[in-house]
Amino acid sequence: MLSERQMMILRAVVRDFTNTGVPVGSKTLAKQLPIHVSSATIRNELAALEEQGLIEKTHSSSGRIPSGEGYRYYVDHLVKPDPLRPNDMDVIQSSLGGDFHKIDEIISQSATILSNLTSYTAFTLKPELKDSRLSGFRLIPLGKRQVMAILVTDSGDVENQTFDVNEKVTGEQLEAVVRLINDQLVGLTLPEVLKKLQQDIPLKIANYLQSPEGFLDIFGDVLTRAAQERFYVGGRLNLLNFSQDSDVDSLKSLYAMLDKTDDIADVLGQPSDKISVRIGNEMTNDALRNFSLITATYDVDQHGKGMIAILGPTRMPYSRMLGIVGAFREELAKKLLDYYRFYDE
Amino acid sequence: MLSERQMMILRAVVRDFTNTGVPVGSKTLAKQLPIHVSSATIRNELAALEEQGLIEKTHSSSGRIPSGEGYRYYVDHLVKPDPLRPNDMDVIQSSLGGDFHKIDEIISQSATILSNLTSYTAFTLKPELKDSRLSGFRLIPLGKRQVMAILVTDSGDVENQTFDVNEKVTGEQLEAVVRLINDQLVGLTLPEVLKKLQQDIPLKIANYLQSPEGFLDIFGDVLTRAAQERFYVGGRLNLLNFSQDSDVDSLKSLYAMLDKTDDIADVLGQPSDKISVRIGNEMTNDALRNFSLITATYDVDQHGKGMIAILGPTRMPYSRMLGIVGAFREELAKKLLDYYRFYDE
DNA sequence: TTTAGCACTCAAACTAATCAAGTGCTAAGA
DNA sequence: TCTTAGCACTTGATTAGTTTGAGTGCTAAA
Repeated sequence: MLSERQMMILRAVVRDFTNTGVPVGSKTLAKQLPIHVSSATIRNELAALEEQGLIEKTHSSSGRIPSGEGYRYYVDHLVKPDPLRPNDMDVIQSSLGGDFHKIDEIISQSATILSNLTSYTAFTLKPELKDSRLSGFRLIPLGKRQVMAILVTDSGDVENQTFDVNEKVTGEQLEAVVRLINDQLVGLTLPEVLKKLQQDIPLKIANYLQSPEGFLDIFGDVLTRAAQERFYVGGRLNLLNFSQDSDVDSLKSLYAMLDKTDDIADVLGQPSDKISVRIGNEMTNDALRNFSLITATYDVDQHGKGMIAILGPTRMPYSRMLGIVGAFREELAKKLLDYYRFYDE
Repeated sequence: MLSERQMMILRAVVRDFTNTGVPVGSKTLAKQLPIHVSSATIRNELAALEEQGLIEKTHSSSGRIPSGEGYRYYVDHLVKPDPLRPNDMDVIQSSLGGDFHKIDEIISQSATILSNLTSYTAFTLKPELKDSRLSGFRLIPLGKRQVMAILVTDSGDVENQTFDVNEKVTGEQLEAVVRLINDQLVGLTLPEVLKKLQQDIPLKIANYLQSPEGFLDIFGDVLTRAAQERFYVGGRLNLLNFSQDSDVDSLKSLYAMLDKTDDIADVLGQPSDKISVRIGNEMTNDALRNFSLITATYDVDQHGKGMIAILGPTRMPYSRMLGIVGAFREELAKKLLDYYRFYDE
């Protein structure tokens, strides 16, 4: 249990350290705090906080920095989101103000905006309805031997891929395959489709095509792409700013992670209605030890919920960041509702 | 004019420095060289080479490193490509050996292979016929209000984009627009189409659509994407290995460049049949001062010519790299000819 | 419970000394 | 004229030693 004064001090330690990056000592704190106590008193309190594992020293005679647990306590009990700077709100509104022709443009643009506002790396995920189902598959001949495969789900996701076909394959054969797929698979969830694709479908397709492998490759590829959630990432390069002592290896593994959709999904974790803060040591991924992740969902009514997130150094100004994330989720939801309204009207 | 011995020494300086990264002194050279001369003699020759600007010192009593001009002389007169290591050839052949269903897969895979072989960053550009022309444009309705725009050029490039349309727009209107575009624009080169798009087309389209802006946006977007050359990049992260003293700013501008197609096209420059080496100081881009770029074309007969390139530190083992690039261009051309042959048969 | 005072610790900054690798130059030898 | 041994000199790196300053814990008095 912390006393009021200890909370005040912990808050001051986190604030000061996130601002300056320098371990903070008793004298500095004595000057900053609203109450008038001597540095010796503060030293006693600091010792108590250290006892509880909330702060730590970098060496035996240094000032204190927050521990992982300290940050956790801070975000759970002490921080309150800063109101947005007026300028930031302008940025959001003008960047989201333009004319968009597809949801994905808005979502990807959002990642950029968020990273600009925070100067960290941002992730966005479009509003998603659970378990989207296959609603149609098409093969469109484009030229002599080019065909485009298009897959549409009932939640409106579209994946496509162009590929070449050998001229021995006739239009009728392709049509038969498309009919087969639409007959057998439409209405199933994507994981179900994937499963069927590994079981009975290849046999059936073999009735129409001599060597169905190529086609199955394509279909499987489009399908897996559609099945995995698609994240947009903004401000990847901002990670470079925090490469302490240029640890190239961990930077590399971070960037490798950004390109693996599955890994990101893993890191972002399950959506929750509250804005959630995950602090370095709480994340399984080792490369993230010095980072914190703020995630939040946004709600677009009957169109589902999406997610936004920012990834920055553990030592980040949480109050400001929470303010930004909170405001942005609202604005984004508004924008999307507008968008849907326009195209539904 | 350099004497035989000076050439031998310059070659040794470049070799040694690219291997070790340490400025090389007269004593080391005396030991390495096939001829038997004293270090004092070498010092005299080094002084002569420095006089001519081919080598330089990092400080007044250091060993020598090649200057930009030194590297230039080396690649122009002294280097000869290493034969490929057997293992490298295996890597190439097994990575290119798989089954591909589109040219772009082969080309993008090639960027990865090249970067793996060299541990630098690699670029590939698919074989391209000059001045491809618009050969078809389609709008495919996908769902309630989703439409996919597909643009095909006579060289087989396909660009597409999905977008939402307001329900007030009818199918007939869209068909009219498609007909208009195909009537008026098919057969023109893409730059010509872009030009028309800014001039008379908007007026004509206004006959069919009340607010054509949205549609023009989409069409223009797909068009510009089709008009610009598409590069594949492999091994972006390898750039991190050469971030001397972690100069974050120049790294950032490098990475920003990789994402701007135009900039890359600029850097790669005009294709030439010979393998070309461009050395840091010879490139306009400041962020590339410490890099060298090796570019080469590959020739796929009637299907045009493409380009491959690797970007690594100026201090790279040129002989090995030239060997790799030379061998790879051959293998890639072979693979592509096979590919075309299969789909043409 | 608070605080002044004090001895103590440690990283960082600075200084000085030494080392190793290299250079240019001179003068002698082939 | 070219080569080479020898030598004085330069320079960055490394190491050890010093100083400084910010900070701590502890004690004893208010």
